[in-house]
This record gives sequence, C-alpha cells and structure tokens, in this order.
Amino acid sequence: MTAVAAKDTRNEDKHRAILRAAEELFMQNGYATTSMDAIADHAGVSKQTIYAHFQNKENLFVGMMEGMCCRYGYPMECMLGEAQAGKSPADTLSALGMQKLRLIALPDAMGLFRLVISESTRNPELGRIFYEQGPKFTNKLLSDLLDAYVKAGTLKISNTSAAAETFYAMLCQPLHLKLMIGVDVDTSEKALKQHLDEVVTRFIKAYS
Amino acid sequence: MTAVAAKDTRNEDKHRAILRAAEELFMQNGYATTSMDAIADHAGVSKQTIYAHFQNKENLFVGMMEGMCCRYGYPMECMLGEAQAGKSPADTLSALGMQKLRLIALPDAMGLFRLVISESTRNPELGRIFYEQGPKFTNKLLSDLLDAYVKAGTLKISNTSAAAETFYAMLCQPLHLKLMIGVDVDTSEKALKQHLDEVVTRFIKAYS
DNA sequence: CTGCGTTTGGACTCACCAGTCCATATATGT
DNA sequence: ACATATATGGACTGGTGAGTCCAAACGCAG
Repeated sequence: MTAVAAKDTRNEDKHRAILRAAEELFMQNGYATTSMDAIADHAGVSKQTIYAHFQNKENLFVGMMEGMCCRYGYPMECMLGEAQAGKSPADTLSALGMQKLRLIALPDAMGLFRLVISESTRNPELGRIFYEQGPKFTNKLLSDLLDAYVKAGTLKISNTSAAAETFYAMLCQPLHLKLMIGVDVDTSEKALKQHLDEVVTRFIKAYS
Repeated sequence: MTAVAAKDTRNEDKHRAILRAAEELFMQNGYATTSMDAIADHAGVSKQTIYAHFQNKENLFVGMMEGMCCRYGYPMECMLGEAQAGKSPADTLSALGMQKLRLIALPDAMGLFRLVISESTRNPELGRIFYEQGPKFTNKLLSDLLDAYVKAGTLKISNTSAAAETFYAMLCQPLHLKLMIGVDVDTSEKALKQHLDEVVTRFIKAYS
C-alpha cells in the first residue's frame, strides 16, 4: 500500500488559472468592465467552471484581491535579513528604499493599487486588507529597524512609526503618483538611485 | 434701445445641472457603473437633453473631469498672497501645508483622484490634465517660494522643485492613502496641526 | 402672436452581461 | 471497468444601458 496516493489536481490547476486570468483582466479593465465570459476565455475554462469554484463575480474578485495583497509585503520581508547586518542607517535605508521603489513600479503592484483605490468605497474590506498586508507591514519592518538605531543613539526619532511613513512617502509618492496617472517620469536605475540617495540624505539629516 | 438684452439661460442652467449630476454620480459609483439615465434623473433633465449638450458619455465624462481639474489648484493659488508676506519658512510652510491638507481631504478632491486613478489608463489625457492643474501647479507655487528663501540664504536647496514635491509627500501621502482606502485615521484639526508641525520641523531641518 | 430653439417623455434597438440550466464529455481513483 | 467528481459548450433568462427616434410641449425673443 503506497504511503502517498496520487492526487487529482484539476481543481487546483483550474482554480489557479481562474485567479490568474481574473488578476490580469480586472487589473487591465477594472472590475465593472471585466466580464465573467472574458475571464473564462482567458483562463481557458468554461464559465460554469468558474461558478463551480467561486460563488459569484464579487467572490472571485475578493479572493483574487486577497491573494494579491498577501504577495505584497513578501519581497520587503525578504530584504530584512540583508538590511539588518550591522549596517549604517544610510545603507539600510538605501537597501530597503531601492527595493521599495522597484516594488511599487511593478505592473502588478500598480494594478493592485488601482483596483483598491477604485473599488474600496463599495467594498471597504479591500482597503483594510491592502493596507495591512502592504503599507502597514512594510512600515512596521522599517520602524523596527529605526527603533534599533534610536536605541543605539544613531538617530533621534520619537515616533519611528511616523518616521517610517515619512521616509517611504518622501521616497515613493512623487514617483508613484506619476506612474499611476501616466505622467512622464524618469525611471532609469540612475535616476532612481539619485532620488534615493537624496531622500536618504535628507531623511537622516532631518532625524539626527 | 437697451444696452443689454435679456438672454436665454436655459442652455447654461441645464448644462451646469448635467455636469453637477455627472460629478456626483461618477465620483460616487465610478464611470462604468454610472448610467446616463441616472445622470438625467439626477440632473432633472431628459436623457435627450444630455445628448443635446454632450456628444456621448465619454464626452460628458471628459468635460466634467476637465472642469473639476480646473478647480483643483484654485484654493492653493488664493493662499499665495498670504504666504508671501515676508514670513519665515516655517510660517509659510505651515500656512500652505494646512491648506493643502484640507484640500486633499475634500470629498470632491478625493472623488476626483479616485476617478483619475481608475480611468487614466483608458484615457491617458485625464492623467495629464489632472497632474498639470493639480500637483504640478501647487508644487510650482511652493517651489517658487522656496526659491526666494534659497536666494535669501534661509534654506539650502539645490532643487526646489524636488523639495516641494518632497514636502507635500511628507505632509500628505500617509493621510491621503488612508483616506483613499478607508483606513481609520485621525483627521481632527489637532492631529493635522501636530502632523503639520512635525513635518515642517523635519523639512526645515533637512534643508538648512 | 409667431418662429424657432430647447426640452420632454416614452418607446425603441441592439449589445452586453451575471447567473442558471442541461446534457454530455472528460479524467481520476479504485 | 465502473463510479464519481470535474469540466464543457451552448442555450437561456431577465435585466441593464448607450444611443436613437419621434411627436409634442415649452419657453424665449422679437
């Protein structure tokens, strides 16, 4: 008798294909303008299969959004080890900062943000999930680091949580806004590095 | 013979009513989910009247968005005289900053932002118009002021344009994000003032 | 009062879409 | 091979919505 039985993965494969198709189409066209027929076509499944997996359109949307939000903070968390290795504040901020810049410029991240902004009024839970898995999480990572620097006497910050928010705001907001609304902005590695350096310099000056 | 003839204003009145109804409903429900029938009802006109004034739904939407964008920078421009009266950087930044905080928290401003974010991929002109009448304009106002302080030797800023962006990012982004996605945030006058003071302090320290 | 621009209510066409139903096919596990 | 879970293609229902058409009403200006 075999210890591990073979397993029918049709369910999972189809489920994944549906979610992936939903991601692409919802992000591309928005919630209201994306039809279940289109998602079915894109996923290579029948519409009835979607309804076998998800109760309705909204249920698919929320499931998809939760999945995407869960993936949001992951890359930043992976950076944490690297950033902790006894480095100076400037080095730490630079490493985390560059990672954050790259993250917000990802098409998926931008698509997710767009959906949250446009759909969170009619489904407020989306905003909460997005915030907790995303900004709140990444801010916490940074504020913990800042706490360590404060304890070591390197920086003077009374509210590291607000300071972390401030750092990411300085770093990301101008670029993010332009990307989101399609205004020309230089996203070359050189330009990003320059901006990052300037922000790190100013931030440290402001908090030391 | 009278110098000024009476004038039929039905056109203008209806036109305005249509635009106002469009604003409210598009902001409330998004573009795709708002029907022309609903706008007609809300404006108190017949649907055919809308089509007598606007070629189609998209045309109405763009006209409405342009009208709203034109109103975006106006309050900030009005602040300009006040802010210039030989004040210190801190006082100037505080005055402009508080005005900006109030502006971004206006339901109309938030609704406009939401529409720009969600609709600018399919109509890129919206992003451009919004950016130029809004952020770019208000940033220019501030960077001109910063230029004056730099010339007077009060602040040390090599790129006032970027610095203006940074100031507004520090000031507005954390609050704005939370407002936009419906996360709890303290918007009491006291909390705003406190945040503003902190940001002004840090900004000046970073650039002097 | 008359001419004409503006507006109206209602009906209409055509396309789209969420969700349902159905008979059948397919694939898996025993 | 058989039982059963999963998936399919296609048709369908009922509703919605952009835009059009039409005859008539309304309101303004001269």
